[in-house]
Amino acid sequence: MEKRSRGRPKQFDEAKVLAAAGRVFWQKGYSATSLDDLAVAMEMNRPSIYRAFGDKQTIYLKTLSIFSTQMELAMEATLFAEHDIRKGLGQFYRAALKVYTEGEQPLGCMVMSTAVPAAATHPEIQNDLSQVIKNIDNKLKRRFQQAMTAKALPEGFDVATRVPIAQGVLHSLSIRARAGESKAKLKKMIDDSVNLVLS
Amino acid sequence: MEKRSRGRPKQFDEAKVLAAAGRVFWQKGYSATSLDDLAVAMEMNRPSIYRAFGDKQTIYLKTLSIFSTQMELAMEATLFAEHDIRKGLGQFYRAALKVYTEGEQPLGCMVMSTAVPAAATHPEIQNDLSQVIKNIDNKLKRRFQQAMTAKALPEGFDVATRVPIAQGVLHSLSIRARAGESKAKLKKMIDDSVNLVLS
DNA sequence: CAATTAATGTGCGAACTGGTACAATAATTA
DNA sequence: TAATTATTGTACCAGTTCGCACATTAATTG
Repeated sequence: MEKRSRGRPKQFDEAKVLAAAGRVFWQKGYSATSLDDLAVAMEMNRPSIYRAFGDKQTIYLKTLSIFSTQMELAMEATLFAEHDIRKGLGQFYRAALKVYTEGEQPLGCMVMSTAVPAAATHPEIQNDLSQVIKNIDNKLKRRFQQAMTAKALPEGFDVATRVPIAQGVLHSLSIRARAGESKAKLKKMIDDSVNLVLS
Repeated sequence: MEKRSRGRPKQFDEAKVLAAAGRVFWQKGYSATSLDDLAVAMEMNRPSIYRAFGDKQTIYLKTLSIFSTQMELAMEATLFAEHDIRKGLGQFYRAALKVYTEGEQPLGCMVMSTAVPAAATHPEIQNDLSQVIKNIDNKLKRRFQQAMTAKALPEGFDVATRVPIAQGVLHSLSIRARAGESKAKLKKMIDDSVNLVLS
């Protein structure tokens, strides 16, 4: 099963070291993270990182993509897995909040906290950012439409109107988590938002 | 009227150079901005900047405070100046959107775009960030309560519930503006949000 | 075992970073 | 005019940054 490649074998686990790199970017932000920071966290030396993954921006975009993929998986596992739209949306927000506040320090959403600032000076990062936002919009839209055809939402519920507001809850949770707001307050905000967004 | 101080007179206009510094921070973010960047924008040399305003973080916090003060003034000039809460809230959002998208490139809200990422590693910045969020919450709360006593909002309207959601619209506008979303879409989002938040 | 391939690891260098020492300059005041 | 005060500007420093050249190591392949 394990098809060894020709030369000296890698001493690192790609998924693990990328996860470690991601955590550094997540905390410090894109530009405040140095290759030395990454080298320490990944337990690799700079040249190895460089040849394995490319330059700083490439590594960053990779970790960003891993993060957003996981968020999309979480949407599938909550919003789409639960057939009650109310429960599903609440579960999704709570899953996001858990990610935003896990670890010693609440860091919010990696995309919102690190890609947003870098977007103004790094076109490729801006591109990824807008893509993530679009993807989330699309998923919410699909789920809301599905609920509409299942008559699970009020008559006259305008999907297009509610979708951006529904994602907005995510934006707020991320920002407020990173600002140090208490989990309890944020959980209350989730409940209130579900009620309003689906009303 | 002009009381000359004792030594060599300043060659810079404090408000102007701080505004210039703020624009740099706003675009590049806190850590990606170097003192050289500031020196160019402020048309001062580094030592002059240092003696006039202190170190990088101090300058940043000053420009951040100027920005948030202006936002608070905008709230007074719109939300509080207009006695129709619906019109007032819409005007406030539109004023914010104008700030978020003015200039050659839409940069979003300076606080959300630059203080949020830095918050995880700079406690004083996190502190300022959470203070700004609280101030906006408080102002919205005051205005909503005022509208409640004026019977301008639906019966059973729960101020505490709606306030964070109302601020959330700002968060989203900022993020989406910096992600490059069109003004038209954001304006539509404003109208929809006013309707939902005040429903 | 020799050749090949692909990774690791040492060490360097040029540019940039935040910050400061110190001399020069330009005003007020006695 | 001399002394004082405050700002400006030159030059520099120590540390960090990204990136790379080059030698080394460890596997597969013929």
